[in-house]
Amino acid sequence: MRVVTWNLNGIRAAHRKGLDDFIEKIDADIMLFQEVRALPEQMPKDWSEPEGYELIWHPADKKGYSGVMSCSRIEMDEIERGIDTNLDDSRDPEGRVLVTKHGNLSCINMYLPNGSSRQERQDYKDQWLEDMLDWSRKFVESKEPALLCGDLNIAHTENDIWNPKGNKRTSGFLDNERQWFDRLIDIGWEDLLRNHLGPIKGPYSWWSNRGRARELDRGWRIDYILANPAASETFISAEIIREGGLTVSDHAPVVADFADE
Amino acid sequence: MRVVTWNLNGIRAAHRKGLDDFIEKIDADIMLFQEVRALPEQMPKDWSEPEGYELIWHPADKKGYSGVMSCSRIEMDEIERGIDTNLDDSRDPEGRVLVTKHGNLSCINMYLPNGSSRQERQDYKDQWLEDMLDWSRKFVESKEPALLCGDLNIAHTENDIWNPKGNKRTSGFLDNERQWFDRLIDIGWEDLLRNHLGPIKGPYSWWSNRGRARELDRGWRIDYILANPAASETFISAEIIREGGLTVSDHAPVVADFADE
DNA sequence: CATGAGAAG
DNA sequence: CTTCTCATG
Repeated sequence: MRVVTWNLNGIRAAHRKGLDDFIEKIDADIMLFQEVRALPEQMPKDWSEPEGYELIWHPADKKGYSGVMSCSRIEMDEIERGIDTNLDDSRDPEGRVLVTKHGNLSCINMYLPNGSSRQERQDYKDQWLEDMLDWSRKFVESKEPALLCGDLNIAHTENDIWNPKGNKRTSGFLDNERQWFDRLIDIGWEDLLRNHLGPIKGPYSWWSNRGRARELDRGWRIDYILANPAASETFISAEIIREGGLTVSDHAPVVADFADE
Repeated sequence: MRVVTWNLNGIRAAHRKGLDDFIEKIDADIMLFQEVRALPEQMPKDWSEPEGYELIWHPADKKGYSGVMSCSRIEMDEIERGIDTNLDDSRDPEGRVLVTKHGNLSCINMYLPNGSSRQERQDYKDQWLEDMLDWSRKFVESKEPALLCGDLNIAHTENDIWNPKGNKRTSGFLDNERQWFDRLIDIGWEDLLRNHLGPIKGPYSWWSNRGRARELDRGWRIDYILANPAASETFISAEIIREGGLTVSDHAPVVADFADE
C-alpha cells in the first residue's frame, strides 16, 4: 500500500503544471493534499477527479486559502475534521485537519499553521501545537495503525534544514517548535523517512521561491509521514520525490510504502 | 510632427509585452499614454525611459489605478493637471488630465472616467463631461494650436462601434454621452481621424478581452486625437495602428501627423 | 478576460 | 517569488 502527502500550493495551479501526470505515475492508494486553496466547484472544466479514487474535500472558510483534500482508492470513511482545540474554532475554519479511515488504517491529513507572517500567527501556531499534540494521542496510542501526514511547517533537526544557523529565528525552526517535535516523537509518532535514511543531511521537501533555492537544494524538510507503532510494523520504505513533481508546487511529495498485511 | 495617444492598460504589463519596440518603431515626437497604472518608482529595473524623450507622470492617488503620462522629444512645459471641476477633486486625484505645452502647441492628455462598473461612476462621468466641456473652451478657442487626446470612453456615432444596436444601453454609447460628443464637436474640436477617413464603419481603437472580439474586429473607437482650428490647419493624416501594438494593450494607439510649420 | 494590489505563504 | 481574491475596467 502506497501513501503520498503533498502540499500543492493551489490545486488549480498544480493542475495547470501537470498534477495529473504525477498522480498517474505515482500510482498511490491514498493521496493526502494540503494547501489546496480551492472549493471543488472552483476547479476548471478541463479538470476531472482522479479516476478510481474517492475524494473528500475540507476547504477553509476563506476562499483561496489553505484547505486539505484526501483521495483514496481504498474505501474511505470520514472520521473527523479539525482538532479539539482551545482556540475557539473547533469547526476548523481554516481547513487544516481531515481524518479518514481506510479499513483499519486512520490517516490524518494535516496542514499546520504557518507562523511567518506576524507574531499573532506564530501565537496561533504555538497554541495549535499544544492542542494538536494532546489530540493526536488517541491515534498514536491506538492498537490499530495510524498515519499523521502533511505539511507540519516545522523542520525538526539541523539535518532537516539546509541553513540551520541562519534560521534559528525563523518560524518553522524555532527552538520551541523543534522541542515540540521532540515531544511528538516521544509520545510515539515515528518519523518514517528519517528512521529509514538515518541521520544524514536532508532530504528536503520545500524550497523558497526566492533566488535559486530549489536548484541549489537549499531547502527544508517540513512535510512528513509519521506512523504510530502499529503502522510502523508494516513500513517498507519512504522517499521525497524531487523529479517529476518538480515544477508542480514549491513543495515535493513524500511517499511511503507499506506491506499489505 | 507626429503625435501618438495610447491607453496602455498598465505600462508595466505593456512593457513586458513589447512597448519599447513600438516606441522605437513609431518614431513620434509626442506620446500621450493613459491608464499607466503605476508610479515611476514602480517600474521594473529592466525598464528605462525612452531615449531622447522628456517624461511627465501624473498618477492617481490610488496605486495601480488610472494615471496618465506624457512623453516629448520637443521641449515641454507642464501647464496644468485636472480640469476645473464642480466635483470637489480639483487636485485630479484619479490622474486623468495632464496639459503640456510644446512650443506653441498645447497637448491635453486625457483619460475620461469609465462608467460601466456602477451607476455612481456613471454619475461621476456625466458630471465630468459637463465640467470638461466648459474647461476645454479656452483651448479650442485659442489662436494657438491645441490637441485634445486620449481615451474619452465614448464612441461618438454608429460608425464608431461595431454593434450599435446592442450597446444603446452600455456606458460609452449612451444617448447623452453621444450628444455630449456632438457638443464637443460643435464648440470647435475636430475629430481628425473621422474627418480624414469620412463616414465609414470603423476603424476601432478598443476591443473587449472577452470572446474573440479583437480577432473579429468587433470593437469601439473611444480613443481620439481632437484638434482646435489652429492645429487642424497643419494636419496631414491620422490612423489607428492595429498591427505591431496588437498584443501590448487592449487599446490600439492612435497616431496623427502634422506639418512642421 | 486582463491589470494590479494585497494577503498569505 | 507565487498563490489566490478583489476591484476596476
